[in-house]
Amino acid sequence: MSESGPLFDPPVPRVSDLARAQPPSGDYLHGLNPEQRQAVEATEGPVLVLAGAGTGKTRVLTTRLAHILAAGRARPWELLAVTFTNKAAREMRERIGAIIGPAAEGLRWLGTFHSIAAQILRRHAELVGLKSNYTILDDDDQERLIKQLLEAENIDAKRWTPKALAGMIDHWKNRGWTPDKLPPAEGAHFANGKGEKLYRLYQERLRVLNACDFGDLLLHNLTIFTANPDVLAEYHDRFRYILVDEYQDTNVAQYLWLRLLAQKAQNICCVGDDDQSIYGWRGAEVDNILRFERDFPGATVIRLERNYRSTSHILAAASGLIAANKGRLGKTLWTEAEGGEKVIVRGVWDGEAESRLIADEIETAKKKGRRYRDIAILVRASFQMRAFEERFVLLQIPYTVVGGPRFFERAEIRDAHAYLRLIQSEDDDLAFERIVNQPKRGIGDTTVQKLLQVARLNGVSASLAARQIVLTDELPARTRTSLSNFLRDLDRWRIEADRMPHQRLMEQVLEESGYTDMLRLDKSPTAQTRLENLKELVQSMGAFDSLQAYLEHVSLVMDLDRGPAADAVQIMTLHSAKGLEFPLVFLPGWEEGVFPSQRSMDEKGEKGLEEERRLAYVGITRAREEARISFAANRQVYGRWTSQLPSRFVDELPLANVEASSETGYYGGGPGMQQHGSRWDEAPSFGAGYSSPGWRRAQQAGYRGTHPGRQQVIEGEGRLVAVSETSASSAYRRGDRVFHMKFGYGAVTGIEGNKLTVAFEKAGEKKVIDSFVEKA
DNA sequence: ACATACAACTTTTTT
DNA sequence: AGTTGTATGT
Repeated sequence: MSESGPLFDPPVPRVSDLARAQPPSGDYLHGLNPEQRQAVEATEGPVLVLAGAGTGKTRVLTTRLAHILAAGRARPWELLAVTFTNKAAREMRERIGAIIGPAAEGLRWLGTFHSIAAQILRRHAELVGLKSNYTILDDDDQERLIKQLLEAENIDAKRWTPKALAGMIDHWKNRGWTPDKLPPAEGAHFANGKGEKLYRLYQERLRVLNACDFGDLLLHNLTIFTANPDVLAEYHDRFRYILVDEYQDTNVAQYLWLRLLAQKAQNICCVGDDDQSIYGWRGAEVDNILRFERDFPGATVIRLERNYRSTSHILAAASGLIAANKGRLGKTLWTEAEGGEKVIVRGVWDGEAESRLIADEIETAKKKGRRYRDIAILVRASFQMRAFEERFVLLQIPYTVVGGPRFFERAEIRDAHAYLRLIQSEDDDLAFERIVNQPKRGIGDTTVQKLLQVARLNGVSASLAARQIVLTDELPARTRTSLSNFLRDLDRWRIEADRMPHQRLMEQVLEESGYTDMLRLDKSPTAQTRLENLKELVQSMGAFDSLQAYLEHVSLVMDLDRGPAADAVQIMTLHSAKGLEFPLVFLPGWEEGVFPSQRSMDEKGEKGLEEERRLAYVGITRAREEARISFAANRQVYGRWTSQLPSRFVDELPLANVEASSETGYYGGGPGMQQHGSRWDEAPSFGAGYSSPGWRRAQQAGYRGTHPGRQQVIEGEGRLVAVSETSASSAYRRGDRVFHMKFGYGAVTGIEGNKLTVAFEKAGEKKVIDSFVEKA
């Protein structure tokens, strides 16, 4: 993501050169089946490709792009190709490169929704009140910002968590709602109807910080396109062909974005599979794919149904399961790979027995010549992973956990980035707050709050407020000194940032700030890892030619290219397994409440259940040769023992494709509440263990802090000062009698901007910021 | 300003 | 169970 050169029309090989270098007819069409070929060649008009699991979707996508280029219908930079993940974008670029050669470099607009939207926003930032060097907040920053807002509005952050509001705002943005367009009912759910106001305030804060969150990238694009037809027209001319991967996962905002861009040329091709829509909880709308034909009249719909991945038993098991869902577009997957192993289903006593069983079978498979890397364990939720990890460590089976806490989300990495951000932009208040006392330099909460107050009242950044406050006697001497030192360090680093490679700068900052010392002195076992992470960070910066480019990259690509995959068993969630395939797949934890997840069903009812079922479908279809499902009667979840029934999904598998080997006894006995009559148990004796307390803490009444007239007065003065800051006038005059919370009464003897010199009756002469005094 | 102790919270997570 | 944040104490 570090192409250089002008945004438009980068110097790339001409298509004529390309055509000469390639055989005119194009081998690339060779080996496609009739439907795939149709999907490649139907270049004009709207096209929907329903690509079932393992039907060669990526191949079709890449070949189609290559075909458009080779046929001379468009030049590389006239193609818009969007994916959801950086990984998918990378893979597509590579595979197109393999077909058309270096011209793939010119695919300027191949990327994720977010990275492309971010580029467009950089060009037109001023149209939504941002500068083109805006920063993209991560969700940590986002939550802290919201927390501040809630505090400022005196909303109980226990009852109304920042996380909840962040989730709502994200949801609203996914649906394409700016604060103005927010349906009134939506905001009512939060903090007694303050939802909309908070959303508005949040957006205002972002604008002041010259920042935006992920949702904004798309949303600002929509605002720009709808309010500026000329800008939209520019992109209409630009993007002659549009290609969308994983269309079933698009949310409303992304859908609107695509529709706006495609509205003129109509050359849009969406590829997806409604049966693999598993991100509904993140705002994805299966409806987008279901109603494609209505939105784009005359659309060509092509079904890819021939599966090249799995054996017929696996395919039939998956198909039988997904058939229980309603409202599908419907596909009938078939394969020529007849036979193979049936899907194995087993019940075990508890989670430990399950991990023991699977670990044993992995060892057996290994002895039979299977490689570890060909084996995957796909779980519903990450708490299921630990049992396997423990077992594998014990037996020395190599494994890797895919996903999990990501590198760039680690605290030390975020801290390091905060230093860089603050060096690059003094206005980055969130970065400032994050590291002003990290490592500890004696600038505690009280000081930070004071700083923020000054900053807010004067409408300046926290850094600037700090600069002002250290010139006064507002802070205790020690605090004042360390704050001065911190500011001095920052200034020095800013100067050096221009003179040294950014890798060196990072090292120096970590060293001089005391960050590395802090970790070196820390005896906890994690400290060592953190130091290594920071080393890795410095390493990874080498691939970028500037600090700017690096920061841009990390904010959009929260992922690091790791080295070549070792030969290890892959443990991951079902979600992160989408798009992958493995010869042998284990699917543990198929129990009611775990999978389908209780929470999904509680929150989304039947819809939630169907999405869980699609997840099960995704799981089974990852397997090429063998799929082994298991469920446990008992399991420890968050330190508590629970008992559960086999998943209903187990019963939905067609008997003909399944081989069951239940260890009987676990589910028998006891007078029963036949819950859903599983054929894996006679009469379950448990299952009543749920006690959802519905616990709600009575809200603390009162304790709204006392904010009488004083604050309002100061606020008024603060604004005044902020406005008149450059003209250096103040609301105070020499000789005014004032009151200060700490120093008491005194008389103003000097004025310099918003800094006053006051001769206090008891404390003597002090420099103070005018926000902290009132007229007496 | 910092240390310690206790309570609350846990899905899935492409960007 | 393990972490994380808040309330409390020094």
